[in-house]
Amino acid sequence: MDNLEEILSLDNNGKHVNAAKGSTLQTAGAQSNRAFYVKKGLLRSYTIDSKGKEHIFMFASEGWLIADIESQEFEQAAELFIDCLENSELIIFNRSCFKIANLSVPQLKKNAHLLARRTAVLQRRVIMLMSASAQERYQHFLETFPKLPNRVPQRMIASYLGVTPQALSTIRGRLAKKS
Amino acid sequence: MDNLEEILSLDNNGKHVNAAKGSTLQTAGAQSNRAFYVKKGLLRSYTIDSKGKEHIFMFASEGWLIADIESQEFEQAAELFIDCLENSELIIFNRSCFKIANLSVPQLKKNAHLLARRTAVLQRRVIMLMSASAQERYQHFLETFPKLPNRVPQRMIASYLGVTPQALSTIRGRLAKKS
DNA sequence: AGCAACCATTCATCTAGATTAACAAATGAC
DNA sequence: GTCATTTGTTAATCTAGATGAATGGTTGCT
Repeated sequence: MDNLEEILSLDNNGKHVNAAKGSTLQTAGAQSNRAFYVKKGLLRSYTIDSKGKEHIFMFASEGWLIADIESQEFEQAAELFIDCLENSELIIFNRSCFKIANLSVPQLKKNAHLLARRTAVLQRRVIMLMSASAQERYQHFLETFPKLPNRVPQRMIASYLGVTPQALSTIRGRLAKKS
Repeated sequence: MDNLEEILSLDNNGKHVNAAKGSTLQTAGAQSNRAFYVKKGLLRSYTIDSKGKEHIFMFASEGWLIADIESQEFEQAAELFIDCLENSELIIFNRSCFKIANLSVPQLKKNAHLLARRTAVLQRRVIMLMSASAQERYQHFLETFPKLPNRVPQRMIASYLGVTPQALSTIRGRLAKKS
């Protein structure tokens, strides 16, 4: 048994829900610390900075788990907003489901794999943000998430990459001309 | 028992070694995927980009574990260099010590906490890189790692922050004047 | 259908931080 | 100690990408 959905559902704590495109699941500042497993659809998590600008932290499509790990680990108010980019089917887990002390051995193992995978993705993201140009980051994004561009507006990809929509548009124009 | 050193040493697979300041523990491109627990001293991990520029990914002082999680998770050649910034006492673990399948329950739990903590730190780092100015990142660094500035050359802090040493010097000048 | 909101593109301008360079201070090797 | 290397600082330019604004294309609401 290595299906995430099965493993997480072992204790039947997850609540199955449908969420409409545009609905908000978590608001920064609130105390609600839940995790969302995406059975179908697409979510995003993001911050809003002091100037009111959105910065997308991650996208989560089918089979992904999205949560504000930082707030949960340090027991702080949420820093991330989470909302639906498509009508989605979710399983919602509350904090206690992920309390390491409470987990069974298969859950612990699955959890360790999930975290390791996530850490690996973040390691790459940090390195890209520090060392690569906007164009390189865009090309890396296309390679890593080839299906997302069809489902996500340009401006959100720009937000994920850490550039403005205008800059991304210019980059795309440059790449199109080149080929 | 929640001391990392004890937990990790349960199976006696860790090798205790002393490493001199300046010595290299891991080279990007090599296959050696080990983890280093710092008993004493200070390590760093970093990449070198296509233009030959170094980018520090993390510092690890007493009690920290440093490793190239991305390469290990995806079973690739190392992407990070790891070396000593001070004479250090280390415990070196090889890959198999962290194979999730092999771990005992207390090791699994410790591992989950370690990864969650690391993920949380990386989440914050990504958000800072996307949304904060160089000066804000520097101030956040000082708050988060108040002891490191005394042990690490300025230029390495700049590298960690993703700016040039000149830019950091200017920021420091500006902050000093202000206060 | 008709209107409003949102979205992507293009262009002109601006700015944070990179680059280059010169110099002083600290560190280390012998 | 002396000399060489590395480090931090300051200042003059340069540039990737931000900002602001105008335009046309989509999407969605009623």
